[in-house]
Amino acid sequence: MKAHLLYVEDDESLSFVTRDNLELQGYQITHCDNGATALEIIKNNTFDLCILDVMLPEIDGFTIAEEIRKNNNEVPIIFLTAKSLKEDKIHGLKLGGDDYITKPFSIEELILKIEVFLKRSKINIPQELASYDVGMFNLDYPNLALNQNGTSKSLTQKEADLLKYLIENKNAVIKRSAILKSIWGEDDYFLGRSLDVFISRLRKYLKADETVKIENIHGVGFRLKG
Amino acid sequence: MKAHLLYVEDDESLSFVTRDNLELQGYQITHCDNGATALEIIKNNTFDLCILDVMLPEIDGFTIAEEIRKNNNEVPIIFLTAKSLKEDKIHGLKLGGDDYITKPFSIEELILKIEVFLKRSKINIPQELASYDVGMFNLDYPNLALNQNGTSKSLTQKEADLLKYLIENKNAVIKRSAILKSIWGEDDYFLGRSLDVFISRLRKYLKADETVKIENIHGVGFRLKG
DNA sequence: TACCACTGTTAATGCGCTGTTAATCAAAGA
DNA sequence: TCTTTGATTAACAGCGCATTAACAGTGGTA
Repeated sequence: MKAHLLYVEDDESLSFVTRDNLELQGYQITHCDNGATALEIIKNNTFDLCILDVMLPEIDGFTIAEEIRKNNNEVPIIFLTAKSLKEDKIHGLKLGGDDYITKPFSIEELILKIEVFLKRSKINIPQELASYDVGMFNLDYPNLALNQNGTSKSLTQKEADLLKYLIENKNAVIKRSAILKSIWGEDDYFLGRSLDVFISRLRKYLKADETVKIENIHGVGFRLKG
Repeated sequence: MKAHLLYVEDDESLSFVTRDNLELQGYQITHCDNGATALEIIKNNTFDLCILDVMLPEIDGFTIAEEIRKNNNEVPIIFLTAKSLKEDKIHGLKLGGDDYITKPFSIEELILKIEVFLKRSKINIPQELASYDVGMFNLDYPNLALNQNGTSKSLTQKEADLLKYLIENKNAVIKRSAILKSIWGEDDYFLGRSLDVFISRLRKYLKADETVKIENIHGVGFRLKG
């Protein structure tokens, strides 16, 4: 679902390039070049974010912001202006604006600021990022769970740490010392024995899938194939 | 309930007056003048907003922001700096910062920006209207009541806070430290013992429904199943 | 001022889980 | 063959947790 942005700006060449850039970023842009049209548009539309040039002929950006706020206290508003006077910044913020970018601005900065506010207005924060796949298994790291088609096995923190580390380095040879330093924080002989025990346990958990294997590289370390 | 702000700034005279102003606004300020101390503080505390000076001796504001983001993607971060270089602004925003104020700044602007972000982080949690269901129970949070088909048990504020937090994170593993920081504001050994007592009390309240359970994840935290 | 009710913290006790260690056997390399 | 390295299982010590009870701080009330 594309975010829908209102962009009010009277400078034709600037608005062309900015709009182009924003659409390239995947936003849906409604642009208009004067305040009166903007007021018409906001009557019948809702947006996810508004970018308002302050210096417009006739009806300025502040006025548009006031109108928007009469019906909507939520939508983020970013002002755009050539002036960088302190008083203007404050005025914009007091009207219920959220940020203030002075021209000339970099498009990258504008995009980043847009994302800051869109991020905050969304309730959905998919936490699937911390999920790791190997073979038929899925490691749900934050929940310390190893899932395989329906069933779920709960792991201890260290088991999950180690398995995550192995999956992150899947199909590569990992030295014993690297694992120990990363998971246990240090590397000595006895921790090496512990590591062996953990590898053994993980092998047991993973043995339902023949294609997934923790191989030993003699004298070096391990490799998770999968 | 006062908003709790972290303010990291090494300029003594500036931080004094700024802190003074912010406290006058009704914020609770935790100030420190160097990065190392800041990193210690964020380990055991959560804040509603962070204001970080970028130019600090040894550990800079960007580094602090990175550390904060490792555990918390939500808290707004405002950078404060003498430099107004485009690259710095973009760098800060990419790290997960929310805004960038260049010195010298007016205290009024800072306060307005703080309010912008505090307002938005509260909008994300429109809790007062929400009622929380788990199993056969319904938590009426504003009234501190736990209802189950007709009968009602009244809770203390902290009991309700904790239960609300658990329900919001239902079926996910929640770290002890996360709970403590969220409900108690900080994380130390003795508060951990208190948490255990509260968990025990909640279990008693919830035991009428077999399908609802607060599980312990050894060495990690808890999970409310239901 | 003394008393009581209510909350949240601290203390005490016993149980259970986790990670380490030990012991034994198997595999690999010299 | 002999030595080193790894695999697996079992047992153990210590820490983390659950629960109950006692305690301290707060505010209300007579």
